[in-house]
Amino acid sequence: MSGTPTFKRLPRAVREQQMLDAAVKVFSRRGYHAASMDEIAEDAGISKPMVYAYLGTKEELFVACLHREGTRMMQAIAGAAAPDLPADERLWRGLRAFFGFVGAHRDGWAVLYRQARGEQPFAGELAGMRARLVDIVAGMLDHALRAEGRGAGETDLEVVAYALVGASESLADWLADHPEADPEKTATRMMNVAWLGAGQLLAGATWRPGR
Amino acid sequence: MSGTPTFKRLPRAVREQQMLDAAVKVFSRRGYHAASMDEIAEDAGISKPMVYAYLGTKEELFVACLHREGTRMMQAIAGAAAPDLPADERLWRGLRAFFGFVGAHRDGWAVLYRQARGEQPFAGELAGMRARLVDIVAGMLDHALRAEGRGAGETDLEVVAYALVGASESLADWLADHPEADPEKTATRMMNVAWLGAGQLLAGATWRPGR
DNA sequence: GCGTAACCTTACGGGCGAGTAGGTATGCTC
DNA sequence: GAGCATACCTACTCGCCCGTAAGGTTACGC
Repeated sequence: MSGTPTFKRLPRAVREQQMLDAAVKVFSRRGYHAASMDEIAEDAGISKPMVYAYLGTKEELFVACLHREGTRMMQAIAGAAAPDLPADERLWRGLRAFFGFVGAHRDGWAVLYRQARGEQPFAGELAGMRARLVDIVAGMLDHALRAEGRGAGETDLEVVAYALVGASESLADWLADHPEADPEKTATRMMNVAWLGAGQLLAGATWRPGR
Repeated sequence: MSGTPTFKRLPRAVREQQMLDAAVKVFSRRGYHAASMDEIAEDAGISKPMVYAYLGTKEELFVACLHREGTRMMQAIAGAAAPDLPADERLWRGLRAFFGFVGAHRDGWAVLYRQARGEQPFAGELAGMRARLVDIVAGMLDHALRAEGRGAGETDLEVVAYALVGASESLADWLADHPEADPEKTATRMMNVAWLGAGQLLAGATWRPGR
């Protein structure tokens, strides 16, 4: 009515981030398919054609979300776990960064791990990221073993790393659903399971399948 | 034309199972949304209205799949892990049953854990099942500890159980994608991580967060 | 052999939401 | 203050797919 120039014009880079914020939020709440481009646009305080103009089709938009959140997470972890630290310290800092990220970006986590996993077009992208994580963890374990003068079979290392990453994801999932939970404490618990368990195992101990 | 009585009329119970088989297969391949009722019907060798007549709407159909596969899995595990066995043997048999199931029902697993997790209407159902699993595992750990005259905090037990279940799911996921992998071997590896790691931890050992 | 119930089909309605056409306004440069 | 690029909008098309209406056919009881 009275002009209503309340909504300012903003440069592209800013709008793009707003759109991504909104997209992550809506994708996380509704799921990939149930999320409508209209709702995302509305939530971003913009109209639909702008979204198409800047970020492209719905699939491309989701990939963009995936990329941003995934990169953020990987950077948080890699930045914390400097390679020149002792292995246990690296693992500990990595875990703390990981759970810290999840605690602070629950929406992003939900998009990454609850949505992307189910939809074929994106599952590959996610699998790649997880593979990198597994490699990092396997590297830490390997490093720790060599420091003690031991070695382990490649496959075993990778499988153990896989299990550890899976356990972390599971706890992260739990964390994302419990706003009152403390990321730091969760990280500590995971660290205990990981370090003591994997250490024991790779040190040579074995549970015997035959009775 | 020439009669074509190739397709026989079948009693309801049989058709329902065929439909569920087809549904699980298609849901697993395409994902919940991308799966079309037409494709499911065609795959079941029947026409669409029959599916609606017998199993109801798409959502109800998916719930039916979830229920069948979930029940099968829980029965496989519960049946193997008899409560009167020693704790480590219970855990071992449970894990073997679990990975055996996943190896034999990769489609069902994909439906259960890759699809249901992402879609709000079904996430709750799945969470309930996982919670039951966590309780079972926590019970095993508790039992094992008491047998050694120890005890552990309730929360710690549950969190550790959660991590173990998560690790198992992760390995199961990996198994589902690797047809050549051996379920038995995977179970053995998981058993090693679980028993040695959790045992160590709950026995009182701790990794110290402060340096 | 005739009713009736269960099995099964073809063919359509209708909604929802992805993506677009075409036009308006705002700021920036000279 | 003319010209131009960029930010932004309203309002539409159109295809896909869930769900159903209405009718055909086989088996079985009596």
